[in-house]
Amino acid sequence: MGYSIGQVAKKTGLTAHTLRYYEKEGLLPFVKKSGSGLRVFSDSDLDWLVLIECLKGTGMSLKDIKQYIDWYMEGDSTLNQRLEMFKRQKLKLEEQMSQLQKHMEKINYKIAYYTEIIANGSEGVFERNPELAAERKRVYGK
Amino acid sequence: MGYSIGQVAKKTGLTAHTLRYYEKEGLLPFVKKSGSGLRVFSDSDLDWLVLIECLKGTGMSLKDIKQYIDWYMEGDSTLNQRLEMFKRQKLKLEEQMSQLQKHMEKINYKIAYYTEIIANGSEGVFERNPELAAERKRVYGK
DNA sequence: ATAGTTTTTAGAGTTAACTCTAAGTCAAGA
DNA sequence: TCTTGACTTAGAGTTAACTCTAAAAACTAT
Repeated sequence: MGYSIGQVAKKTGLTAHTLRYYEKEGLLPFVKKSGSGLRVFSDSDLDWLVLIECLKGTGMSLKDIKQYIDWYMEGDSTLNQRLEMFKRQKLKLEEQMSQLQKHMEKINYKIAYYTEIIANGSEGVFERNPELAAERKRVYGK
Repeated sequence: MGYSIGQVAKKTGLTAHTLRYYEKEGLLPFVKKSGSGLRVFSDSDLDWLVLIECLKGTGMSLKDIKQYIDWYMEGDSTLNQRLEMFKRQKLKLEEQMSQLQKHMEKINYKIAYYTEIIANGSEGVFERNPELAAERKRVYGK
């Protein structure tokens, strides 16, 4: 059960170029080659790609993802490092989620603001945009 | 009430270099210069920086942020474009938040997995990592 | 007044993560 | 077999967003 690089590109949405780049960077150390040199991806290589997308999606650099993979290949002596890495990533992710929630509030405010002045003209209640000024004071101090 | 570039750098956590870069890219069109050529930031410039950080934090490129600023400077004829931009950004943000939630589940699984095998050795219940294989099938089909 | 710190500019350099090219090899269908 | 499309490599090129440099000018504290 093997997939060509093109099939994997289609499945994952990554390009074949990107998949080769990931391999070159050491992120896909398990991908086999056929007798004639073609890459043959297995289901477990797809599992790795799922994990890579997850870590990348939470802002981890390819370099740090490679560090994890290197630890993985080093075996059981690195179990603690790997656990700690995921714990750090979880904290980072929680921070990100709470940041996004704050960004969402600002964007909702902007949508309300523009909706209001498009409906009622610029003399509407939001005129002086007090929320953002308050926000500035909260964020940067007075 | 004006701030030097160094004061703003301290307030925002951006470097003075980055602030100059933003200005060069057209993101800070309202920053004044003193008679001798020094930048003088006002509170309203800090408001802009809050908004820029918000949009950047939701993944908008500086180029797109500049587009918004250009629309802003064009005046009321662009109110609808600006509203639509924020609505698009809100959708993007909702998608991001739901993605992060999924990533969080995977990372929680990994933390449980590593915690288990560190505690009980690699013959634990998580041995064959079935969750990620199931996830691969869900994500990429087969 | 002078020493030390900040700011100015134009422009060069860096980094991460792709993205593409060229020239050749491999594989599958008519 | 021929052709067409997918795949191979090494290496060059691109893009976004900084990041830094150098030399000069401007503030600030004694």
